Amino acid sequence: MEVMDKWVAEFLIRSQHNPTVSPTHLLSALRFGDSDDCVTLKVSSVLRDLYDSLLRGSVDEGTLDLLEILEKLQRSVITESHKSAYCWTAAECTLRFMWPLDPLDGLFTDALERIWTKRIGSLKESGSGLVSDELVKWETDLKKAVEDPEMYQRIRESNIRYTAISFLNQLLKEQWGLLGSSSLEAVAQRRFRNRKGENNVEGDGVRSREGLNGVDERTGRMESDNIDNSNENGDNRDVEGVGCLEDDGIDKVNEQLAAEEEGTMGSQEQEHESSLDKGDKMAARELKDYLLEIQRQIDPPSTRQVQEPNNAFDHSVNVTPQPSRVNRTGTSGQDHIETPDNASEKGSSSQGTWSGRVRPRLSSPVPLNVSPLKKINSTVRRPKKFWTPEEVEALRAGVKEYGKAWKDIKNANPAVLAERTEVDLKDKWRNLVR
DNA sequence: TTAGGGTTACTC
DNA sequence: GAGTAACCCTAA
Repeated sequence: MEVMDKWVAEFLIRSQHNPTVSPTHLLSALRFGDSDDCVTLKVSSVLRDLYDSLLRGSVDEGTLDLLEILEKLQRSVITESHKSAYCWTAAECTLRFMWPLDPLDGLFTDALERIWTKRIGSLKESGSGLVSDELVKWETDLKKAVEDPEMYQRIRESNIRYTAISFLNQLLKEQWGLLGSSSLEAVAQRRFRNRKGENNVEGDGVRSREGLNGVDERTGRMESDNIDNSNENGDNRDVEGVGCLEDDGIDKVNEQLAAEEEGTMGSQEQEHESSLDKGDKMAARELKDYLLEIQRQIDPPSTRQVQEPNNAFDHSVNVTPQPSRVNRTGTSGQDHIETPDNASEKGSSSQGTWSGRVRPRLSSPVPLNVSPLKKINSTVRRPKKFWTPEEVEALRAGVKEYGKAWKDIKNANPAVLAERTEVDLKDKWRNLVR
């Protein structure tokens, strides 16, 4: 599994401003396995589902499912907010079936059987930490309410939903806090700290850069800039938030960073902050490409653009880049397939290009030619695609927030506007204001 | 990157 | 043919 897939999946799942992400579909499209190494990503997915449910105002038995999944994913001791959220959500799920005056006339008894006898009964049998004293008390009261009209009426008129939502919100806040920064954010933060550190060590660029290659003493985690060294040491398995990297995954990251460094090494006299901006922009471009691809993977087939015939990327296969690489940096102007072997050769030739340090020079990542907006043949006009109400709404909101900065508008809502260029946005706005 | 004019495809 | 929406081209 490609490390970038996981980073971007995590980024998308945690981007709560993106209303179109379905964590379940996303993880399914990216074909994540069931290995325990991906727990963080899966926990993020469950939390995102919970968050979306709350946004929709849904507190139902699907919420109970999510809370149970969350318990199974987490290895640590279950928190009090988790227990309370489950308890009050279960009560709310039952309360909604207390609509008839006589409990025996409605679905209340069915809900009791389904939720409390079967579902929570199974939890008790498995020794689940979700079974709290509070939950047991609720079970007693609800079952008593079947025979006790006064109890039934009192529960029926209580505002359980508010309490359930409060605990769910508390749980979400707590769990997002426990997860900490996403991998991309963590890398960006570390890079920023490192760049700042470089600025503080004037006239000793080599040493300061070497310093970047050490393992973070506080976290013990691999620094983004030390991946090449980690490879040499064989200690390359623990990247924050994505702990299930395979060797080729590390290599891909290595390529990204090597490519970035290649672009900045020749201008060491430049300000460090400007090189940081370059890295950020490169990451943003890569993110955009991956996002477009992921969006196409999770969209229903009926909503997809017809693939251009000469776009070689096959969407029916894994979204990860193919092992063969096309070198577009050659001076001959003619592309060729670069094998891992000749990539190694390039690596040996890069010695002395920066600080005299021996590091493999890996091929630049091949941009996935997957954007539906990329012109494959300049003589072919894109098929006409009418704007959806969601796209128009996103455009209106974007203009309201950013003005006529079409690129910013698109970047602010990449999922909805994935199939529109900045020029499309401008043209559509021109039509709208006519 | 954006603006503005032009082109194409479609409907009436 | 006019009007419209989406797309394309090019200059700044």
